[in-house]
Amino acid sequence: MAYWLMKSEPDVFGYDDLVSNKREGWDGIRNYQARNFLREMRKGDQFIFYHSNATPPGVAGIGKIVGEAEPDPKQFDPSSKYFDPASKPTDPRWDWVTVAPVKKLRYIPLDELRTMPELVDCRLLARGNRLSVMPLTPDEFEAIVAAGSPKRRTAG
DNA sequence: GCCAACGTTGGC
DNA sequence: GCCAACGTTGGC
Repeated sequence: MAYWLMKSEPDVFGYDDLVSNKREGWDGIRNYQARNFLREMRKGDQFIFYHSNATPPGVAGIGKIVGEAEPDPKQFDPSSKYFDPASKPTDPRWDWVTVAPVKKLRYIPLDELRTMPELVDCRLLARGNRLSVMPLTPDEFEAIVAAGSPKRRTAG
């Protein structure tokens, strides 16, 4: 299983919206590198749902891939902000994946993510990073999940 | 193929 | 709202 991180602006679509909707097409990816990562995603892969342009920005929960990449229908919809007049139905340029919620996490603000030693190499924290879809190593994924989960006590 | 202009992302 | 970073576009 592979692990990913995907950004969304909570004013547009946040983790709680995913919980309400149960599943959703992850639309609007208009960057080739991000699209190529979408195409590598497989059913069952899990991802960290990151809130960008939020106050503060940070991690909100865990999601999973329930439908693999297929053409994003909004690229053909002239009324959509994601309309791409250069994309042809015979040769679609942009894809989406279908996602579902797994577990809401304690909100982990960006400032806290920056203190985590497991994330020093994570592209999310690189200066000037703008990529909205990126792979995570299993260690990075697990570290984020652990940071957002209730502390476990040992018996006794 | 270079590179300046432009648009978008995203933290602050 | 500002601005740094950086991907894309388009002239040449």
